[in-house]
Amino acid sequence: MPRTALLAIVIVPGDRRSIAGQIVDAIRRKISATELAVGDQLPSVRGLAQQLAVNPNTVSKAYAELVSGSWLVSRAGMGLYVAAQRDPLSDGERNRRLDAAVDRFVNEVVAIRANPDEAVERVGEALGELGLRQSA
Amino acid sequence: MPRTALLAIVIVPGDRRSIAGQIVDAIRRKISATELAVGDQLPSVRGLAQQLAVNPNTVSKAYAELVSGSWLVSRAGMGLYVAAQRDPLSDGERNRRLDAAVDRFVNEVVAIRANPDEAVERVGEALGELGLRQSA
Amino acid sequence: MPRTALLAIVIVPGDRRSIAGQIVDAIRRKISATELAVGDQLPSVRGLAQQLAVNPNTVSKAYAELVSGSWLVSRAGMGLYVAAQRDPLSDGERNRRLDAAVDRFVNEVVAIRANPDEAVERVGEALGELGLRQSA
Amino acid sequence: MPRTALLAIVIVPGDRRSIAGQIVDAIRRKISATELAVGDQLPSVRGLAQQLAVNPNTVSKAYAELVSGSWLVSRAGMGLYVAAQRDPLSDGERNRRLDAAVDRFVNEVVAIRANPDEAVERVGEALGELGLRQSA
DNA sequence: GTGGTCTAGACCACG
DNA sequence: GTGGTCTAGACCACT
Repeated sequence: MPRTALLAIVIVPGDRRSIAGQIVDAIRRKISATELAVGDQLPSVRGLAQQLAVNPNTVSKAYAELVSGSWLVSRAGMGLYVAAQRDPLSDGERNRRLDAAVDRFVNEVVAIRANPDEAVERVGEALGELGLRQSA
Repeated sequence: MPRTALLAIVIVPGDRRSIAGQIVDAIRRKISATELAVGDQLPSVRGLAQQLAVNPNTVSKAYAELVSGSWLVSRAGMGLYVAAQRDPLSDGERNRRLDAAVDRFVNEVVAIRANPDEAVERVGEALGELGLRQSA
Repeated sequence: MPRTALLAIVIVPGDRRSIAGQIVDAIRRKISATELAVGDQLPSVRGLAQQLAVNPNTVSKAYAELVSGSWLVSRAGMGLYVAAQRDPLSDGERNRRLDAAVDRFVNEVVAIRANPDEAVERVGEALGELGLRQSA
Repeated sequence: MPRTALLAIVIVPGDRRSIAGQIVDAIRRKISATELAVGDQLPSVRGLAQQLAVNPNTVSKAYAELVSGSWLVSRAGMGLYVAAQRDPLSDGERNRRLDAAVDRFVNEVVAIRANPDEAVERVGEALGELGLRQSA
């Protein structure tokens, strides 16, 4: 049932990512974890900007990126809604990118001399919170 | 028994990482996987530079970074050797960095809409290849 | 409040340390003595190079080493800033290195037949100037 | 009363210093700590070489350096003895070198982010073991 | 404008 | 021979 979502997002000032990037990541995660359901309406640009105490343009930029990535859809004059999840990436492309991401992660784990088992465990926990969803 | 290593490293031109960065990553992985053992001598700066068809300064930069990170030790006029593996990072710092790495990885997995279970599995495989060694 | 620092650094030509090394030592000392505060911006690579009359690459190398040692952070296109001071080294590693440094120093004191009490006094004075800050 | 000393020296294979350098440092320390008294005879080159399981030439090289630095004197055909301690360094020269050594030490303490107070304390302990001796 | 990287060529110190 | 350093000049990506 469509509803208007309240977004619990925390902006970290010292983060390497841009503020818009942090908003994008947070919303993508919430959609992936079905914390935001298909059809849910998102807060208005001005509303979210005020809530997060950031510039409305920043929120607008984040929303635009999510729309272009098919995470959100815009209904003219009615606001933004979580889009139905069809996948814009081909299997091959997704596989390639996943490989690259895994490779990057392994490099980081090695670089900090972290325990491999613990690293796997933490990834499992973090991804487990997303539940079991799409593209199985 | 110390030996002189032959490094199978492939430099990918299109890689986002710098050439020196690719060398650093490759050597750190080989050390972590015990493909390079403590005490092994590394190829000379000029030798590896010729093998990889890059500038000796680039190899030197990579080696310097590995020395400063305690992965290698330099014996004046004698070459570079794989250092005894101790834990140079504090637990707190390593934890902080592992958390950040996990967070980045999760963001990437979500962004490409990859299957979380498959992502965990692939990380497990990739890290499993490193064997069970450090900071248990 | 973050500010842009002016660095009073003197490069000594005859010094055994490299030019880059001298820059690194000087900046580390200033940070330790809180002469450079967390968040302060450092002079640009080109600016400091011109001030010290050295090659920009030399300054860049010094900065790179300070970044890799978590003394500075780089914000893309924005310059370099003094990083928040955490303890990147494990207690064991720091202890080991301190022991080695003390041992080296004692050997030097003995070798020049300096008065031990005077040596201790001078170390106390020199370290006292750094104030009482880290890893208490 | 002149006696023939037994030297408790430990050679560390992985040490950055040469073996001869380690022997020199060790003997200088023992003389400074009056563990070796003026007039004491040192072990023969062959004897010490056998005891330490190193090449006699290495011991000979170490002894030669100590003689040239006026730590030992050679009595023809009678062996080597701890020399009377007169100081070959001028006050100015010793002061300069002590300053340099202190500076190096401070740089190392800063680099490893060690606690300054602890560093001073450890130097005090290490130098205290030498007792109160010369050139006061 | 900022830092970051790579190349090229030269010189030094060490063993 | 080895690594280490500095200079010079070029190109890139980011803001």
